[in-house]
Amino acid sequence: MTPQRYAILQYLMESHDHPTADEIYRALSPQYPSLSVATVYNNLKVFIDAGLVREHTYGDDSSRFDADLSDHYHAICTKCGTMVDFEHPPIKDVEEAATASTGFSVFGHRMEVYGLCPTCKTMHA
Amino acid sequence: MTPQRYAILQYLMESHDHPTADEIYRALSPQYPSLSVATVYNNLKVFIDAGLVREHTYGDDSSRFDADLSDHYHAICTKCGTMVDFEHPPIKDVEEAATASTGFSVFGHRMEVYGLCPTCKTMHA
DNA sequence: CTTTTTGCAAATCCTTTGCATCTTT
DNA sequence: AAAGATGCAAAGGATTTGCAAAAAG
Repeated sequence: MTPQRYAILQYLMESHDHPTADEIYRALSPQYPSLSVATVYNNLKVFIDAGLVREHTYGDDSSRFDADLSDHYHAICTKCGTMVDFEHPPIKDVEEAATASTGFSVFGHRMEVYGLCPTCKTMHA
Repeated sequence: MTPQRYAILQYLMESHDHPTADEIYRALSPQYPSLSVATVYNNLKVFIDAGLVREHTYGDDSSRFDADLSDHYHAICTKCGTMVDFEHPPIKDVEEAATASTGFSVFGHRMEVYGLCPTCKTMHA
């Protein structure tokens, strides 16, 4: 556990805004001037493999990383890319429906809603 | 509506396996030897803007394109990337829950289940 | 000292773009 | 000629990788 590694994980745990790899890099650059983007990616992969962090992709945009492992879904702003958490009981019946009709061994699902965040909604008017 | 454009759209409508841009390119190359990948992407964008085709991304993999506009969800194989359709009533309550708790103007959602397709499931054993 | 991690640059993959060519009108 | 579509090759962005130097244990 190097200082860089610790800083990246801590940043992820403290920030609730699902940063991209580059945002993490830029946020930590001041404290760790020699930090490289590759190291950020390396460590993100380590965390993901360790099950500490989840990666989310939306369209062509950069992946966003989330250290909040609790069961929750995301609302994504299609204008600025912001991801906001929201609570909702896990949708279990879709997994059963999929298993029944596709023959897959289903072990998970992903659900997210799209819309305009309060800020972009206002600017949109 | 050029021959290339028509061929791409027709291929998408006839194939139910959600091909990637490259798969479309390779499938049509024999009939259109001069076809270029750029043209495939160009036309896919035209179709998407026209609302004839939908684009789906999963992780870092290539986008997959779907000309089936009916309401349906997808099961994705995490091993080989295959996407299979399945039917399920639209999940409307999550959009309401998200609107209520985030303040977003929600206009849609995305849901997909992950697992192993029958083929990969067998090989996995 | 042995292994892991870092940091840089180059490489890779997917997708887009610039531009000249070719249609089609 | 004007407008749009094509095809090539080069550019672009996000992520990964090779490898040498540095740090950790």
